Amino acid sequence: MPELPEVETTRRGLVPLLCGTRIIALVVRDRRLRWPIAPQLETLLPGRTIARIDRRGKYLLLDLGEGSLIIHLGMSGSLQMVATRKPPGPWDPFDIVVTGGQCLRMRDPRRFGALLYTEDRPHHPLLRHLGPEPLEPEFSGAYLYHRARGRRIAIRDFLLNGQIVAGIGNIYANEALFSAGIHPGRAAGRISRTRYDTLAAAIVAVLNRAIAVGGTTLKDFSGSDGRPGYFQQQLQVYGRAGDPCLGCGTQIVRLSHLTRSSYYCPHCQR
DNA sequence: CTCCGATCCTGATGGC
DNA sequence: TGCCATCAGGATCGGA
Repeated sequence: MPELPEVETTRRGLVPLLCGTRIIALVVRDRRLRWPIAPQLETLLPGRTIARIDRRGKYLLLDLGEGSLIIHLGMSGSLQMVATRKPPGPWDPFDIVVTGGQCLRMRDPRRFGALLYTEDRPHHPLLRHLGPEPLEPEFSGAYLYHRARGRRIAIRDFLLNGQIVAGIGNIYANEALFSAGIHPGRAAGRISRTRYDTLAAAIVAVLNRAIAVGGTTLKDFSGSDGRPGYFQQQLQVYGRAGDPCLGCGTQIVRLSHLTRSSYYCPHCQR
């Protein structure tokens, strides 16, 4: 579910509710996430104050001063602030209980998410090799062009690689490629510098537009306040196989022989 | 180094 | 209505 805009939506919703609060307890109901929740966390966290909430790609980072919690939502995760007394559902693996009777509750039916702790954020194996943030200045067409030299991988898969650029998932990769007029199967190394400028701008634009409306809710994503996102109403190609291209009317094609579906307009994208 | 496929797990959906 | 196959927003790992 959650790509950069959904994680950013979650982060923005949590900041006013969680920053400055003190952790009272970590309640774990199911340790079996992508990586098992370390048992030490239950003794480590109480008493710590949540100083800041950051985001790196699709990772949410709770800064505890000395150390950080790393939360990843996987495919099906979401976070909500709820009253601690509210009964948890069957797919709510943990609560971070804070002062004020509230807790940060994770829901994750597929258990692809993660809750990890590090005292060395820059060197953590999940964060250390991440590419630049697409909404920061170091991300540009020049950067993408440089990284793509000699690569034959399809541009869609290139954009999904977090080591190239952080936070882009299948929805926004497909949408940005449509916006830039680039075929998702084109080799990354066979795209001109000029087209990479267009693509980088398209990525920034589509991410910002999605953040502005609270992200994309396909099935059950909701922000930290429980409200869905609305970007799905603006999707140009993702999930629209067989429907007319909004630019030229040609039927949108779905390429399913790739591990993840690509959606594109065969007329507008080359 | 690069790339592809398998893998973790559950739920929704569509065809028959 | 029920059953089965297929597909999902992610990211790592092993092997070619």
